[in-house]
Amino acid sequence: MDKSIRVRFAPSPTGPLHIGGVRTALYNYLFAKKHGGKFVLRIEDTDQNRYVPNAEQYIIDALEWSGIQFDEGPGKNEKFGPYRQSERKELYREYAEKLVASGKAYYAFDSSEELEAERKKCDEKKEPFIYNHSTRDQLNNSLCMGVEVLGKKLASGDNYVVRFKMYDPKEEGAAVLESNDLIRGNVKFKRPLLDDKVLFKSDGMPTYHLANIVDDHLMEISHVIRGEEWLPSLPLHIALYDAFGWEAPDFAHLPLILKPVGKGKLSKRDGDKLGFPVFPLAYKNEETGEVSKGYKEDGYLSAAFVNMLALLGWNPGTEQELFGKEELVQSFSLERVSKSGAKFSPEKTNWFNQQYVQQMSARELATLYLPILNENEVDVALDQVEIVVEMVKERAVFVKDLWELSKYFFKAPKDYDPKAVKKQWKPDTKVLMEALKNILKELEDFSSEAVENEVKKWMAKEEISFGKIMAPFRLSIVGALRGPHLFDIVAFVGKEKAVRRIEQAIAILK
RNA sequence: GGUCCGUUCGUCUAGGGGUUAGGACGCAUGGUUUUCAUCCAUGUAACAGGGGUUCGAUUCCCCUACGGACUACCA
Repeated sequence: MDKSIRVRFAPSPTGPLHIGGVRTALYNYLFAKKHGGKFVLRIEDTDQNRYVPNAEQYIIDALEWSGIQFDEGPGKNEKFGPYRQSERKELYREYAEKLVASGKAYYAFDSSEELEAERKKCDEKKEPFIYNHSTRDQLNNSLCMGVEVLGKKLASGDNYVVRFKMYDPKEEGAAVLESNDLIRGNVKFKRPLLDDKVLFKSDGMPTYHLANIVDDHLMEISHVIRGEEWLPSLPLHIALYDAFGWEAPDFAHLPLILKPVGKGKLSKRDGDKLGFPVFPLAYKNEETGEVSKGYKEDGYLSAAFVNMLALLGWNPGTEQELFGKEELVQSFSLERVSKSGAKFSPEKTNWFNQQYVQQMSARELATLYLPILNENEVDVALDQVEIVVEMVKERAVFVKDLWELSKYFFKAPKDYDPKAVKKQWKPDTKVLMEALKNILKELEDFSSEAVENEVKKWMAKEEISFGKIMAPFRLSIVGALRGPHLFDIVAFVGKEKAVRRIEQAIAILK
């Protein structure tokens, strides 16, 4: 019996969610569902400078398209709400003060300029500047000033931040912080080398670290599943839980998603450069007007996209690669998430999409294809579309491919593949096509089988080879040497139009 | 620079003290399809390096190299 499992996805609304973020949300979701727990969405908007108004809606839309439903979040089932940190602002000050009162944190009055100067000084000496037990006595904070001075500074409204006292050499206590990461196993950190992070900013907002810990505690989060970029702040977070006297949740740090080629983590630029989306949904940057493409708009099926993402950094330990959402929920486990970063593969993503397209029925595909036909000014009944889709679907990777694969069913070719023409349209072809046209004209039964029978009979009688007829015949009907069984196409097109296409080919190709 | 994490075919990965190191993507070849695609078959290709431990290490330990993340009053 699982204890109450509660996980959260806590993005910052600074722009569109990229696929790494979607994967983090997905793994949280899968973990929660697997264990009968809850998946919480929390918006971490404590940085007012980087706030982007439409980003939160983008995140919600992206999760919805991906089929990742949250159980609690802004505007939904708010029993631990509010779920936007900006709306919880007052809460954090109280907790920061609590730590100051217990001596685990302190006020610091150093200005950004002063700190910058300190960093520069150390830089010149090729030493690292760390705001911690080794330096804090010489800096401008409540630990090294009298009560009176402190009182005066606070009373006069001087700007200050609250810093966490990461390590105090005077106090007994482990200099080594350990944690058992669910993916990486035991992770150790040397506490004296860590710095005194700011918990509470001078603008009255908490930093990520404080808000995150307070909210995870208050929202009764049992497992924190997040990206590897958070691993270095794990000791701070553990120390914070300890300072508050709270039990820490379990942690799992996910590997990064890397560039398909070259080094480093996947970025927006890679998508632009290599021509694949890095966002689930298209996104327009309101400031620059720049538009980034999305998986949805590029024609990927949500289920295929999610399946691909699930397998990027996780595997079931079997050779199965195709998973529906329910199967994913059943099979998922953090133990099988890999430790190392994974290079993203656009090719494999396409393969997944192809698999999902092939799994769909002709009827389903026809329904998705119909609007594309309408865009191309083809007005046709769904039943007819279904017949065509049945014939060409195995060639499609995307639904949108259907048009290039089947437009000749609905419209006469505009041009003819020049290479094929050169090879297959011989001086005597015209005469043969004229004869073929006349055969077709006379047919009563224009079913695929009947046409095929009659044409073959005629070829046998006249002792004409297959190649001499079939290639130019296909060229006339399709415009190229591709597509399904030619007589099926001819039957679908119908006698009148088939004849006209042959006439057109003869006229154009001579 | 410091802290921490990682390293199996080109890529995603399975495996694990003794294996022909398995699968998938990609690529190549052949077969089927009188076309194209699909499909099928086959092939291609990997344990970063060096030390230990051991009868034996790709697997366990250490070091090095390489890669990555973090190092803000950003998250």
